[in-house]
Amino acid sequence: MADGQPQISLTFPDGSARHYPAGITPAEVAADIAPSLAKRAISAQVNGAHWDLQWPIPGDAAITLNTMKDDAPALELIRHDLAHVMARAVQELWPDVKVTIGPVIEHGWYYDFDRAEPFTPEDLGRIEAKMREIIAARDPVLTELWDRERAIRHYEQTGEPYKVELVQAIPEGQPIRMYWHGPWQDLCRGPHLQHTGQLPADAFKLMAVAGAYWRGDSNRPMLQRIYGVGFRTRDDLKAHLTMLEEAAKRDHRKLGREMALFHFQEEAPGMVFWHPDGWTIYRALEDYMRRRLTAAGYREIRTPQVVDRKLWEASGHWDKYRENMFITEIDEEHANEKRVNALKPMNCPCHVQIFNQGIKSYRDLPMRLAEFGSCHRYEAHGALHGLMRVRGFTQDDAHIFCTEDQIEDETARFIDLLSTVYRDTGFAKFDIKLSTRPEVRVGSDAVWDKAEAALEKAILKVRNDYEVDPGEGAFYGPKLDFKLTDAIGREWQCGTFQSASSAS
RNA sequence: GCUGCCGUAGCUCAGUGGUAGAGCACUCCCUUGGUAAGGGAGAGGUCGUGAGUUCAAUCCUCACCGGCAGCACCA
Repeated sequence: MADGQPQISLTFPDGSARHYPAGITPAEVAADIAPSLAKRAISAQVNGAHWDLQWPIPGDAAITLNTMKDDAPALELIRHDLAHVMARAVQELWPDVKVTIGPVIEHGWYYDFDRAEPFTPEDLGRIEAKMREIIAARDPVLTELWDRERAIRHYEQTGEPYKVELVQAIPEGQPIRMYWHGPWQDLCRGPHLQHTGQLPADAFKLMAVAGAYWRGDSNRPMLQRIYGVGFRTRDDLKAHLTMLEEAAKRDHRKLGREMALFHFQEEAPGMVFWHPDGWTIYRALEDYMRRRLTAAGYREIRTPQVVDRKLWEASGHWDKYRENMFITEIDEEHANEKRVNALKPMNCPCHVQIFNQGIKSYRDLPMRLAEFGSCHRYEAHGALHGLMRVRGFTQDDAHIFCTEDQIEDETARFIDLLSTVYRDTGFAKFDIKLSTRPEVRVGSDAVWDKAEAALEKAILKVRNDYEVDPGEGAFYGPKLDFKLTDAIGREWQCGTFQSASSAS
């Protein structure tokens, strides 16, 4: 504790306050309170921010000291440090490997490496063993603030081009933190544990290696990503692995085969062959949905599956979505040219055709048109996944034609309908995500302000929580996405609600 | 589409450069008052497709198709 510094006041969770010189670290605060706390402390919350024990506290603040008993910070630190320890292990085993990034994710972490040779499952075992050595070494974790030029020079000298790029990408004014886990160095915003020995050597496991694009950009190099899971105790790890085993037993692809509900085969990838029992379940669901839609004021319609390209050109799909569409060519007798049709990938253009028939009065609004629309999309091979991502499917789809004043109310009615459907089908809990205006969009800011506000107010009419996904809306309007959590904790994005306003 | 792995009996998988096996399931017989019971016999495979190397390929090489994990994509 340096003297001559201005004093700051730190407020503790119980409301008491202590005074210290500015720049004191949480580690020093903990030591001042009790030696046992100094030993048990792993990090702090300083004004709500997760704070490394070694980071100085510049001014008055609310402070909470975390120990391994504090779930969220403990797991974050464990997983974060395990990511670094894994990267160190990899570079100790293969010094020519280039390191990139390694964030914490749900249940664990990953780290992306650039290495010519692929990692094998056996390599994962070797890396785990090396990680245990590093943990056993109880190497101290140190942090320093460097200026940008020095950090860039350092990574140029050590031959880490990805790190150079990362340093360059750090916004002006943000600290550039250099961390050491023993002799091994990494760029990281932290915070971290105090030494590698604080990591539970028996509560982590390396799970898989897979490709991942550098910075998520498919035009950039593909790296190798190693996934790990980490917990506080061996029992927690075992519980997680058991959960995964249970999940595998409930995999709908496996159940579908075992119970003879449906199958797939090579001749129609991503398209379902429904067997009698499976189709019985399917129809029960569809019948239920039909009753609910009717009760909610929707009228059911049916539109064509194969439609001339002219309509898709008019709707803009031909331009922007053609590579995802199944196209058919027909030689018609006496015709000058082949007629080109496409299987509909979405229902919207067809629904608009029905709306456009005849003269409509504002008295007709809102008009709710629903269809169990049979759609086909040429999804990328790598994207297909059982019944969850397919090329041929029925979209339980509806379009609500209404006035601007009615948007909010119609949206709220929709959320309410969907909520009860999810509840009835066993998904009592779900999240709503509001995707707002993207960079590239049509319509004025005023229109977007209105549209976003209407959706937001509609959500609040029904419930009080939602997340915002900035910039993820469609080019023509904001949208709501509904995410379900299944019986074993996996998240799926299911329902979606998109708002579009026509210029007239 | 990209990276990696995989593609052998209905299912889960083993295997070898000289034209294939196990467990479960299936069929038949026997035993047994029982509920994934025991014993015996049996049926079932163009070893994803095509080309190449070879005297010879399920096994090696290449291409394609399909699947799995992840990434990208999801106007």
